[in-house]
Amino acid sequence: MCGRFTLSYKSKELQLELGLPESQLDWQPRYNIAPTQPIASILRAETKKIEFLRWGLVPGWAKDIEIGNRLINARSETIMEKPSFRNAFARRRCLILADGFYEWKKAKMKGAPSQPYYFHLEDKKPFALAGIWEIWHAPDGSELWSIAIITCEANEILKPVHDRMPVIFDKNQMFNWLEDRPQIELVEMMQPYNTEKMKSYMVGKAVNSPFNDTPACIEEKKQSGLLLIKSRSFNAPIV
DNA sequence: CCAGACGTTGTT
DNA sequence: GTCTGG
DNA sequence: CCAGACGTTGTT
DNA sequence: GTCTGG
Repeated sequence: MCGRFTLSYKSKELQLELGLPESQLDWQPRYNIAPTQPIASILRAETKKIEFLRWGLVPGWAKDIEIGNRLINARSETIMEKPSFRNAFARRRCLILADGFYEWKKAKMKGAPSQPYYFHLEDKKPFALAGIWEIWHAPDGSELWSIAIITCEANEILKPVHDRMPVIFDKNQMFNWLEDRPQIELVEMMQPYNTEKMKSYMVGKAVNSPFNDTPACIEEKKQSGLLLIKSRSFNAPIV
């Protein structure tokens, strides 16, 4: 799944890297973007304009915004059938701008904390996550624009950590996702990204709290001394 | 017909 | 809103 | 995704 | 344990 990600690029650099039109928008680098927060998205291929939508899709039928708090992901395998997602999939696909994301590996021991890992492209370039968006009309008459990130099976670099991952598009493919295309082509686009072009490493517990949003979240955590000694003695006993 | 779900994740 | 279950 | 709350009454 | 909030 995908429950936290980063966008450490500032708007100017991101525009240059992805060939986006100039915009007045500006933001601080983000190292720990969490559900319910506004996320940078592109809804239309024609304008490539960046807009911020709430992460957590609130379906049109919802009576309450809280329903969106758990709809942060949509499974690519079933997105066409689900009442909450299928209309958005057909008509409201979007890109979510990112340069990395986190996944947690569950501890084998019950109650032990999960270990977070950071995933990014080998060249550290920005990319897009596949998404769908929706407009919800609140009871008070206001509009809420919200988003879900599409997930697929994990590729080989994710598998040791987690069995799901977000659908990733690099800058060469991303705008195809926004075009009107036959459904079969859209389905084929929702595939695990090329493992060879990704990297990952362990990070510390800073990322666990959504209140921590600093470069400390993406700092590499070296394997602990205890684990090093264990693996060394296991693999290469001292003579 | 009306009532109630509609979603993902992980865990048991 | 729309579909499923009773 | 993880962190943190989770409840009522009456009184100060 | 389960739900809400970020």
